[in-house]
Amino acid sequence: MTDDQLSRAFAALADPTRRELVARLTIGDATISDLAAPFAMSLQAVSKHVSVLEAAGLVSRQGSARRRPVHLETEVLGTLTDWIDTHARRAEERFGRLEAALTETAPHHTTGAGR
Amino acid sequence: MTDDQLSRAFAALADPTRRELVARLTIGDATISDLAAPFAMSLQAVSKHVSVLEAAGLVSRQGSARRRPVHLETEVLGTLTDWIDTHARRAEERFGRLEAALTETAPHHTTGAGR
DNA sequence: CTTTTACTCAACCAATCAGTTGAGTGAAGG
DNA sequence: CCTTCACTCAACTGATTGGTTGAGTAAAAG
Repeated sequence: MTDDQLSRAFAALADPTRRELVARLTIGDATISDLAAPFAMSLQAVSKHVSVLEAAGLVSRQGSARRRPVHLETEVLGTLTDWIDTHARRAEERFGRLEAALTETAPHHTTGAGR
Repeated sequence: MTDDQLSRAFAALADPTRRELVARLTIGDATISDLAAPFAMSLQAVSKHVSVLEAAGLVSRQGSARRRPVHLETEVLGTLTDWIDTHARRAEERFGRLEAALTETAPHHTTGAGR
């Protein structure tokens, strides 16, 4: 996955409305009207939000014009957790290694700043 | 964690520069100057990015004025994966349940649209 | 064919964002 | 003390974003 798609996916989930849409879609596929119903905003606004989710690859749509149910795609969600987990784990490993290294090499008393 | 903080954290990671900063910080704590070095942009711009990460709780800073090493906080990262995993899992459970349900109730032939 | 229905497209607006430059500040070094 | 270094604050700019309203379109229902 490209860096740009990662950005789009994170950005998509940065909006609380879009997170609610995702949450709703975990229950089942839904039309734009269905999705818009619980919100105070216009149908067009919700339609735009769904487009953003679609551009991020978090959602797909089939059907034409009149009825286009929105379907949640879980694959990109997995890519996000992969990115986060990789970096979190890397950092935690570093902390662990630091604790161990402190008794041996002890390069600085600062928190092991690199460079 | 509040919805707002979730938004801030996702938004923080939506920017490629900030993701690179996070990646850099998994290697070790670093000053703003250290962090800014690899980038073409100004030091002030990087300082702003770090502030955004800090507001999202992804990063912390100690020390005063002259030397303020930036430290990666992994806890919020965990909160993000929690949110994503919960919803991804819920959706996948639904798909599984649907496959099973199709042979029994079969409410629609559409992809199990709710409501 | 005509009318709904469900949706998209387009234009606009206010607010936020990522970047810039310029000036200011607080601690460390001469 | 005075300077330098590392950084922050403030003001500005152009692009993007989240929302609006109004018009258009494709399929289903009468």
